[in-house]
Amino acid sequence: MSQKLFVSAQEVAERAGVSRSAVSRTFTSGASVSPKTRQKVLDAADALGYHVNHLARGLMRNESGIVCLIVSEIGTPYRSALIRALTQQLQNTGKIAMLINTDRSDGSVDLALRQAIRYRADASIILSGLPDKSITDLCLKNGQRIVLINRDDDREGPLRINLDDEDAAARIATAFVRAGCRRLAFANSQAGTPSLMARERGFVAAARGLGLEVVVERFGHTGYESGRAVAQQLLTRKERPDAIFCATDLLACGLMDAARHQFSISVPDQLCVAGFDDIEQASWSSYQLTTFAQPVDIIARAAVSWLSQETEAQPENRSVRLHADLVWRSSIRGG
Amino acid sequence: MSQKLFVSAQEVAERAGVSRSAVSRTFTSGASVSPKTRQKVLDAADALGYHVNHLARGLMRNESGIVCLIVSEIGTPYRSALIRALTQQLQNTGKIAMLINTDRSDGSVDLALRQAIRYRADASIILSGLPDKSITDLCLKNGQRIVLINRDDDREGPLRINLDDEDAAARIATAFVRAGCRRLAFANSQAGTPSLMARERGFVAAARGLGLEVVVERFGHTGYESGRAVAQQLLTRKERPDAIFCATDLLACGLMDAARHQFSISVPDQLCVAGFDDIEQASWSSYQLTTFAQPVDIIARAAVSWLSQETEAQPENRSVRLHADLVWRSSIRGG
DNA sequence: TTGTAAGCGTTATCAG
DNA sequence: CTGATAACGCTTACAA
Repeated sequence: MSQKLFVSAQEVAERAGVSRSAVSRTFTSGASVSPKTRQKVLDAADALGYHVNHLARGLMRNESGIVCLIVSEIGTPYRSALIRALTQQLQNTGKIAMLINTDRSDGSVDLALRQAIRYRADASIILSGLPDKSITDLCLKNGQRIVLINRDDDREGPLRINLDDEDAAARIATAFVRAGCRRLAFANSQAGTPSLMARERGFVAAARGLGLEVVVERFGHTGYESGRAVAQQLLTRKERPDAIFCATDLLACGLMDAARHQFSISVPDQLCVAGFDDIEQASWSSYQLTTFAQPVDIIARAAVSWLSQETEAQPENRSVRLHADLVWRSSIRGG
Repeated sequence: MSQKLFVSAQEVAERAGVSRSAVSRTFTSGASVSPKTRQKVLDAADALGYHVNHLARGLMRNESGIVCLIVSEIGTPYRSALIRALTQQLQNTGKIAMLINTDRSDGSVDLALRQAIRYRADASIILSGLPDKSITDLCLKNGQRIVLINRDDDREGPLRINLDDEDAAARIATAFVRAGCRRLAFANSQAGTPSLMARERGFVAAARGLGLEVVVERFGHTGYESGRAVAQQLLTRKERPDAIFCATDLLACGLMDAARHQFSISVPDQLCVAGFDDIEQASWSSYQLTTFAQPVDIIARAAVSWLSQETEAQPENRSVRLHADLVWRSSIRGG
């Protein structure tokens, strides 16, 4: 029963004894209102419990203040950390986040973008999947900005934020070798997303540069259970690896747990392990995982500040490459 | 530069050679349009890339389809799992979630509710904190529904979804005693939220009923680090506890890690541990934590289905009490 | 600085 | 079933 509708600017105007434009101006930053009227309006608004209707405002201004976050597997540590950083950052700049959950199905991201269009979101930030080109173009044509995080797409138009995955992978190869490891392996999921593949590529290439071949194993999705499954594959080999780089921390946690509790392999004494993301669990004393930190706050800041840029200041500054710091813990010998 | 605005129903109507009301009806479920006109409209809309403007629709219908999720500590496993379930459930019923991040500061939730009002959200679901009565009333008066999850408030108006925290706590006390434990302890945070306190209360009372006193320790916020800190307090006591019930799984993980790695205490041989929430990490083989499962999907379904209820069918069916299942793993002896 | 009036893209009402 | 017409609550020229 939404009988008594929300109070409108009209009603505030009447109570304050001014025109409704005066009310509007009072709540528009940078509009010219005399302090006196302003105060009258503010008092009336407060008494009546008035709040600007952003639906109507968005309609007029052609700017809703809404930013869509398009994500799958929201419950995952890395994803939820990024969502936290993004929502926080958006709120700081007066915008608001809409959260759309996607799944692995094909048109899932496209559907989400359609929803973003319906609500006339000012922008969409895509953390998972990749939309169809046609729908992307539709968004861009209508002035909706798009940010791709760790999607490594080469399309023009969206802002692309990526990490130096390959470099990071190369650094960890060196660290393994320095720790005395010679039988290197890479544990990946079958997801095959660009950043995951970049890590694999970088690791294999760097190892080869050091004269070592890498055993690569891919299994399932990017989670703890997959880590256990990959461990099953890697740790039962005749030539058992003595160092495994996991594409994500979640994989690494699963792999470490299987190594220790199922195969009674000691980490790091008999097996060195590294991960990627620096999720909270990586720092827990059961894991103490050496890993690369996703700079979630910097990513969020980069995304949101680009959204706030009035004009297209830089013509081709649409690709941001960020550095992933190596967080050294004790899942690799030495240090 | 959002130069070329989004295409409007007007333009679609012109291209299809019908009136704009025909277009509107085509996209309104349950409106009467002839299949022929309908198809003409659909074709034109598709060709033009038309999408109904939900801002304008919300303005007219007085129903935006937006539901606000008000949460603090989004990155936490339990919270993010609940957010996932809620967003999913909302999407299934054609609604969309706005996510507002709150902090521990006082007016934080009130500010979030103000934002919900501005966007004329149909409802707000509050997972953290508790809003001021005046702002709550303002929301309710204007037909915005409010759901409180695990807030255990006794106000009339909002839908209140809670678990049987006290009962659960009592069950675990019995389990501890059955496992041969006699020196019981409860590890809590200082957050003091109703559900946390209910667990403490229920545990202490049940233990007393079994003739045992409980040592209670509270520290910091509800996270892994606090669990470590509480362990410091509890495990250095002269009479060291042989069973600890932690108010959340995160506390339990921290406590278990400290017990094992810092104090070399074996779980469950020398110390039984239980938690609450059944976060994903509780099932990891490093923890294998016996805990109570938050029925996140059921909670989400209860919340969303209530939001979809047309009228106020039941006058006082506004409190839902859900059962938390005990998930038995190996952090308690026996079984 | 202030008020008036037009218009944003919808949907709802009401004739036809 | 269809098409005008009047809202919805707001912003923003334009004029005073």
